[in-house]
Amino acid sequence: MGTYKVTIEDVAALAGVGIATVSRAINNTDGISPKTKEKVLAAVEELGFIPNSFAQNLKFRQTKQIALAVPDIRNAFIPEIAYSVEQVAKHYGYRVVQINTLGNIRSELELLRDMKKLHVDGLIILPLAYPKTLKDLINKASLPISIINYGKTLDTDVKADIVSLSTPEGKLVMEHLISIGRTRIGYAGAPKEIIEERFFAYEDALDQIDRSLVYFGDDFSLQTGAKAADYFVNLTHMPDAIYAGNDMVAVGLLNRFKELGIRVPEDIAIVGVDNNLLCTITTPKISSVSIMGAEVAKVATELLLQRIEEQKKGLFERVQFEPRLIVRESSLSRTRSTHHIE
Amino acid sequence: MGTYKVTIEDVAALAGVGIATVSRAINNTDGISPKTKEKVLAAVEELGFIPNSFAQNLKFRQTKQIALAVPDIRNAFIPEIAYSVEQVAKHYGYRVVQINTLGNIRSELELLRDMKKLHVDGLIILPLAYPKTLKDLINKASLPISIINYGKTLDTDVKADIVSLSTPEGKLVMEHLISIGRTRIGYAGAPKEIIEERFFAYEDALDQIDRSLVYFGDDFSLQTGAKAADYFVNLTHMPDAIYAGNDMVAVGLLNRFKELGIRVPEDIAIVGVDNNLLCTITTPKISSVSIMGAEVAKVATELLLQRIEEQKKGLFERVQFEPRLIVRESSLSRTRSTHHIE
DNA sequence: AATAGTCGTGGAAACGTTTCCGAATTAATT
DNA sequence: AATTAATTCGGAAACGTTTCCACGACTATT
Repeated sequence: MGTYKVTIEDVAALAGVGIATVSRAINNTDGISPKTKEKVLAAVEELGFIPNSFAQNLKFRQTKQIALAVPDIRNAFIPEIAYSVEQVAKHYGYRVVQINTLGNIRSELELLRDMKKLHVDGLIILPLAYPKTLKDLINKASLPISIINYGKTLDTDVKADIVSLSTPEGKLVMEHLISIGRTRIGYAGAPKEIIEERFFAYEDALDQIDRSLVYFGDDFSLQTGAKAADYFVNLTHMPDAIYAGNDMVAVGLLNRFKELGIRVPEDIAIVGVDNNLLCTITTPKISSVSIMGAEVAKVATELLLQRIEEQKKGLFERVQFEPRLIVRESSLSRTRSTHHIE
Repeated sequence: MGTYKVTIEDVAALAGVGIATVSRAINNTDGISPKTKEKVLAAVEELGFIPNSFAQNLKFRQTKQIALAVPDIRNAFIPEIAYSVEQVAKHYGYRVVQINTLGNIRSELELLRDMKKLHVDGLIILPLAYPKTLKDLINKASLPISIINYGKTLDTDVKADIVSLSTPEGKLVMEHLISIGRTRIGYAGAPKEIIEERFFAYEDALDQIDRSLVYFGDDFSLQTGAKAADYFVNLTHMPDAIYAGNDMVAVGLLNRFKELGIRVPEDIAIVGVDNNLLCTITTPKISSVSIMGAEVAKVATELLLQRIEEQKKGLFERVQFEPRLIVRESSLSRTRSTHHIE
């Protein structure tokens, strides 16, 4: 329709008033009589006038937009986070700009460097790695930032709100595997540079580490899980349990083991991390640690938006969530393997 | 940093030139001597000046932003689409605003109504349903729109580029099931209002329909699949194959059948739609139709951005993709069930 | 050496709002 | 009825760009 370029002046002309009056009418500002207000609103309706938000932004120095930077929206638990962020943002009247950093550290840095250019009111970032340069950039950035933090140890003096999991997820996994009587516990996942805490939990839980029980693949994928399974099977002394760095790896392990005729959990127990939907649809179902994606994202977004709205400087929040272990069939103890949990 | 409010005037002052000259320098416009250009750029660098994009937007009537409206980012194949859209957009220098319509028709309508308020340069929409009102709104909307279309028949006179799958995905499924010798084929999925073509393909492929072999659940979820399995098992005359409306339903069916001691594919074959990752990690692996999410999204985005950049009016594209059937274990023919496919 | 033509530059208008401020009208107070 | 106070309204500035236009300085042509 050609009705697009309707401006406040057109409305003013039609209503026979000044533009200031129109502005007052549509913004419910004081200082306008009910009668003229009605007249103006009628004109607005007739012309289908919608305020140009650039002009408003220019005026207010606000965009009502936040950016959400994640490694890759296609990854396991990220959609849940993206969804949660958008719901909260919508509730506050904000929009969400989506950015995939591709877990590329350079890309995360560039992102922050370009932040001003983006002209968003705030940023939620889920960093894959956490180099010092990133921290410096965050501290130098002149806009509110919330960090969703999985498995990294962050410096405490970062000028951003941080929502993270307090207990390393892996700790729960290891304690559980030990509690069901497993003694040769292996690890499979991406190299420790990626999400180091997941692997550190493994090291911490054991008195001494048998390096042959640790498999580092390229990433946290099904393929990595499958390759890990092949690796473990060829050991002269196989593990009796495996802590998988995430659920994708766990599923990859499980499927390959099944193909190779190895029973889970009888021969090997498997526990993953993320509590992905996948865990409930495999046979056996896979025990996993829920990392509370929706909740974490919700709080991170709320903190960010409150900071924006209240123009809060300093006093950065540190919120901790506790991961939850959900025990399923893949890690039932042998002695009570008939006992049904979940 | 307090460097935030740096404006073009500050740069001009520092460089000792006028603001017009600064503008010319940073935009590589003609009519400026190399010497002053250098001087200006030095000032830009020193002050860390970044043009205010609102002001630019206001000037250019452009946002360099597009909106992507999907039912729910958490759903099966949507993240792949979102990812693909963002990649293409980035390549063109555009940003993507993410909107979950929640498959709520009202919400999709409101979205279009609010489109002008959003002030994006274009919209990519993946509609769940396709009521006439939506078409009217699209036609009335004054901004470029690309529709990603799965399983709906759209009026040809919609004023938008449309990228869709040509053959109803379900046709492939039905032909395949018939070709492997199944005679009592059932359907399980959401009510036909949701993605009607998927069910229509079922009707079309059969000479006569046994209503008892059709199960409509609430949605396309694991639960719907499980409930459907319960339903089919209780029939006096069970089907020997099931066309599942999507992979979630297929997985739900499979798992419940396994719990009930029914063998797949020996007793019942199952084929899903979407070619979700899930299909490869179940036992048996599930045959499915790939709906080419990444490719469809890529083309839809390219069409939109080209339309925006070239200010193209009319001449709306209709791009068709062919779905691809990927045969896995869940629908091997009984007679050659030892033959390994994928 | 004088004129025409380039080139480089700055001033100012324009994009569409919001809001300050002053003017004009109306209502309230004595 | 006259002054004051309150209310309603319009003009204009401001937000930070880009770009049109005009002007001056310089080079090149005769």
